[in-house]
Amino acid sequence: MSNHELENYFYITTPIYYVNAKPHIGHAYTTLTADVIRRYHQMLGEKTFFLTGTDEHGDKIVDAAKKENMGIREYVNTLSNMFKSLWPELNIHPDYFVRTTDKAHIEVVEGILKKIYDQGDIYYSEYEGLYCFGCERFYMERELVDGKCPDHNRKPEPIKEANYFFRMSRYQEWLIDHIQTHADFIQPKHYANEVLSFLKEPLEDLCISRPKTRLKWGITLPFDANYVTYVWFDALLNYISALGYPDGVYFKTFWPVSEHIIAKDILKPHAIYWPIMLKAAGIDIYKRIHVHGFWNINKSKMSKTLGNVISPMELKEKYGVEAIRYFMMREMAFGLDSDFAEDAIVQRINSDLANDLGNLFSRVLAMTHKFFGGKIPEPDPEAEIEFHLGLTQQAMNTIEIVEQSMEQFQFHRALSAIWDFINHMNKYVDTTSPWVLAKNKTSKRQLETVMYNLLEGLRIISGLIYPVMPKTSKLMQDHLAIDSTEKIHTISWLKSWKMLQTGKKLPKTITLFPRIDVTKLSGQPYPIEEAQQSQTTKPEITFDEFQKMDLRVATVLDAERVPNTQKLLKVTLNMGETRTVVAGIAESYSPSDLIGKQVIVLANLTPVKLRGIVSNGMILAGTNQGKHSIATVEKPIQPGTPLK
RNA sequence: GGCGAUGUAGCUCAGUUGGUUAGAGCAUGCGGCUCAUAUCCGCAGUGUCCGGGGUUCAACUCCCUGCAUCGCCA
Repeated sequence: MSNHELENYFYITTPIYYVNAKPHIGHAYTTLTADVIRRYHQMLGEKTFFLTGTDEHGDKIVDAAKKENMGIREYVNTLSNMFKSLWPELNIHPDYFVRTTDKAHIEVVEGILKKIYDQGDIYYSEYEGLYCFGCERFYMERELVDGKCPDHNRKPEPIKEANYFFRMSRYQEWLIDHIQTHADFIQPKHYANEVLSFLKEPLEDLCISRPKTRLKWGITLPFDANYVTYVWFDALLNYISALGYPDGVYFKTFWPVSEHIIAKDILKPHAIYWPIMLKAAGIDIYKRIHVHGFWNINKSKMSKTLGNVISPMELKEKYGVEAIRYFMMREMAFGLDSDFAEDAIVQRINSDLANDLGNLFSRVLAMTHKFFGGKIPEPDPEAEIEFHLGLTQQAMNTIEIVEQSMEQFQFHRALSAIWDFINHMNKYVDTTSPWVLAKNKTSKRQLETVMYNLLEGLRIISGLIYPVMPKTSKLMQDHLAIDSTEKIHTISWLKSWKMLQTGKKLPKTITLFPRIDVTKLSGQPYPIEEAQQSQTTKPEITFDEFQKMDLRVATVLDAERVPNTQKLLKVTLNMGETRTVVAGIAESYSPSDLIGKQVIVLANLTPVKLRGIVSNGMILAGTNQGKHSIATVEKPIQPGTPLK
């Protein structure tokens, strides 16, 4: 394939997320970044593929499942689904969601292991180490506190274990050379330096197996059934297994242009193990890797123990998807750590989104209605000379900066350039003062020209914000009467001036972003949320009456649509026992949305027969304007657990 | 302990290969406009550019050193 052809394809991945904890804003940021860059590449007219997924093998998963009193498979299904179902909520749309428990993935891992083993890059070796039976893991000397395991406060014992090792050292020189000769292989650049400095020391071979006596939850080595594969070796291969390696069409078209996004904590596996694994397996290595920093929360690290982990859904409820997407992309300089503070979000929403962009949009649209009855006026070539004031040039400069910045993942620069242009637009309104032109009949042509230019400027803004705020982009374009059949999101459409059709009637203007009243914000957890329709409260009941209801947590094992119905789903539940209920939520949930989720069931409801299926209970859900939202538990818990 | 990054206005940060008066946004103060979501536009500030030393006609920028924070490695 020639370089020219490759330019038409773009493959972007996130790491697959380890399912030992729920998704937080760090996961959301990485995945959002991938969504934004992919939308940008779509604007360039490229064919794109966007991959994310979950990593589900290893010790920690087994522990986590135990903690939740769940079976491993049930646990990983539940957690994986939490990730999968989160992305559409943030208007993030991956093309494929890979799981390391997928059959196809497992086959690829086995195939690669076998190949590398056969060519002699894997060897078997016995070694002795300090093992803590409480933790079920080996410790290094330096990890110990007074020679004891920090968790169990007892001395780890020296035991002998045999494992398989991958000869990474063979490829060390090759990797150093590759990084040095490909300046943008790892970026931002200082991460490449970090990797190179690590590679100055001799690389140790990588232990790629775990004996089944210690761990069973993993992929069995194809050449020794007594061992499972080390999680990293398994996980990294998702990037090609998801494309249908070795023979899949997607693999052939997208792999040569692959770009990974990761957070800085997993640099080593991605920048050292992974290229070497690919090289050893005779596969071309990926094109680039992009490393981003961490979100701190009000200046401190995000951690479970501090209890400051922020849930993406909570943010969405509070501020809306578009604002969150904007905030994350604008506030973080890609590669560096950033601070996450809620007053900064409010700040961004009020000044950037509401005051600068929202108000510009509103004032231009309102004037178009006031002066021209909402019809896009025809610009006049003579008036243009006097009143253009370099607006097109500014727009084109902006596009150029956006292009450069996006190419380097400098999202905050791209946005800042767009906002410079928004400021120019506001200034243009001020300088040309359309309301003054409107007072004088002799300046009608000037007024038409000025207003047309403003609408054109808004069109370009609407296109430029698309990767970050797709919904606002669409909303703006709807209100500029831009036909959705036009190629609205291509860069080339933005680079041309005078694309808006004159004479078209614009819909009534709207408020793109309402301001957040800071004085009302304190103590109000969800200020943006519309007030619930006040339904009259039901008569009071006693605790005894409440206790008559047997409410229980259940995990959805399976779900399918009931044929010939709009609303009904037949749902199979694990509630300690297996049972079937019929739920009227098919308009809001597809079967795949539900599988793995935990729901709340009224278990002692008199059974009824619906469409020939006996329903043994009821899944609880809220309904608003025909949309359902099922009730669930805040963290996974053993199925069958009663609620009180 | 080794390597590296960062340190710039009240806050968050830009500052290419050294070059005249060190910038932006937010916040603050004043003025203007009235199309607009009390929005927008203009003006005004304030800085030991972390400390110390050096190279140079000239250093926020290069070199040395110290301090602080963070990261990677041991």
